[in-house]
Amino acid sequence: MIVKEIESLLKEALDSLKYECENLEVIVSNRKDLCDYQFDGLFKLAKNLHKSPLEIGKLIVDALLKQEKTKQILKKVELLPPGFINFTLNDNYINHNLELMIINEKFNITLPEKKKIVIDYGGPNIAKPLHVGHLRSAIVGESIKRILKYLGHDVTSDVHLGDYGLQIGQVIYGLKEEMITPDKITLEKLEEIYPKISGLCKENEDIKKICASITKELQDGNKEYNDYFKNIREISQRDIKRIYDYLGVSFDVWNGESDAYPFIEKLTPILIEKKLLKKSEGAKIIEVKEDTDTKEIPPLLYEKSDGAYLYGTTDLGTIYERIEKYNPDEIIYVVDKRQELHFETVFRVCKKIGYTNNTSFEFLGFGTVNGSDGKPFKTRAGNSPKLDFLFKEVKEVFLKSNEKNESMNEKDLDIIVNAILKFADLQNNREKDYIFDIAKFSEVIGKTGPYLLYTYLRIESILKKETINKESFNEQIYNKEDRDLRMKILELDNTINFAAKNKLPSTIANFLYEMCVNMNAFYEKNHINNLMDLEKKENWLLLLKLSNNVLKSMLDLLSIEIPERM
RNA sequence: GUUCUAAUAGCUCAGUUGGAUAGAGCGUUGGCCUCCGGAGCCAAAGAUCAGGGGUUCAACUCCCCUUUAGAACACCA
Repeated sequence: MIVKEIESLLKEALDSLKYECENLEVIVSNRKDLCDYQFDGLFKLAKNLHKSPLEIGKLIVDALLKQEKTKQILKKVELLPPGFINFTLNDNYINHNLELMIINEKFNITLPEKKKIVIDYGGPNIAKPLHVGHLRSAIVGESIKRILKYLGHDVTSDVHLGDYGLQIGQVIYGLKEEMITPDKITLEKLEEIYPKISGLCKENEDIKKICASITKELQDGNKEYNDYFKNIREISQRDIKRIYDYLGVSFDVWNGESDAYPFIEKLTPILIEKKLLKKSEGAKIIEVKEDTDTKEIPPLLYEKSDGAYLYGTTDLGTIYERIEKYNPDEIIYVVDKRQELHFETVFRVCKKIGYTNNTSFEFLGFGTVNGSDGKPFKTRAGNSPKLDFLFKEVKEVFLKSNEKNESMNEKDLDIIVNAILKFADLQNNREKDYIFDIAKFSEVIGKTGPYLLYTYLRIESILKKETINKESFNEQIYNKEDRDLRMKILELDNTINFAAKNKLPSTIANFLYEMCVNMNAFYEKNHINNLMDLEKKENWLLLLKLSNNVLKSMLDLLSIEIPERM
């Protein structure tokens, strides 16, 4: 990594002066007009040594310039007030690093220590169609998974269906009321019944009690209810899978809450042995309060007073299973941030059991999808729009945006609809709520998915006309657009490692957009096909090929594909 | 009520965890096709980073207060 090399130069210079700096960090410049990389630690150094930053800076720069390696890497080292050391790379060194990216796997990025990770995202409920609220967990989770895998981690993804709570009792109740036998269940019926009975339960306490008892009996193994459950799950899961397939989202494990039950049975004795279970108001709870708390943390409700289990219980059972099966270093949850408190209590129970000694738990909350009024997104009918509806809308808007789109094949159309949605979503910061406006989400000009795809295809059409048979650059960089593009590509390593460390796919999305801006600027300024200077032509072709390879690979981490043409 | 989270250009968002002159897209105004794909490129205008204090050589970023909005808070998930 380039920053590491500059840091080691700096370290050597500091050592020669007997200066100590605990957090020596060189960063990508935020003043590209002045330099490529910068060091702003002089102020702290100055404070410790009781000298002025410029005085110390002068000595460090002098020491740097004495080092042989400095000349190989850096064209310019400059000290600027109020106290920055600015580094500008040698053209040769830039090209050398680009070559390493071409020759080595995964563009020569630095790979972290390999970890075993379980990632839990998606989390749809069966018997309920997927709506826009499910989009983020799927897209963001899928992207985080791909990023972690790319960096070499051993990742297992689990969709973790919501399949065993009160909602199932409600649906079974509704089906029985309408005399529908398990073999006659249809998807349409499920989608109709769930909201109906759910509404009824809010109004009528008696019906709610019946649904709760059905749920309890189901959990206890009632044959009839289990027949219902199996078919509901199968029908529903088939449809959920269809949507995820369309989005290119896939899971290694299709477990749900119901699959946690055998493990709850194994977990309960452990909780009893550790004296964690307490009775409270007829229910069994686990207290998780800590002395240092500034806020009230409610206990985890392990068993309802009627003996049924809740989602905290199934989450714990699931954790038991994951630890037994995979013994992971990390378990990551990509879940709506409104569930943060719930997971906080679950994680605290894990700490009490001792799971946190070997496994770290991470809750990645994502914001709510809101409508243009700032309230959770709803259709005119008052429901969250189904994802099918959203896909259809976006496709229609795209078709209308340009006449020639009519002639596009279905596969390319689907790829573009995916790109539009995913890029619109992923360029936002994961944690924040965001406004979902269908007009905005079907935008095809500006900072959008189609812009990136267009950039790729346009560059590709140049590359197709030529053959490239070299893997190295000459010593030159020809102009500003050329240099800007090369420098941007070199940021890949930093970017992807930052994205992985902070689980922020948006970093990659924004990087790719910036790189495409550089690619387009290059494209406008530097015409290649008719170039007489063959050496220049070969260098530029090689550069464009690398750019497009980076673009394609990184788009894949955002689960965005590239169409044949558009 | 308690506790969290947020507030950046007209709109929608970035902002690499405290660094130099706060960046994009849309929208607005004006340029650019005898040349590789104009879904593009170049430029202009537009910001008291909600307001006020504090810490620091340095604050959109950290701390405190105020305002506004959202969320969570035991038998739903």
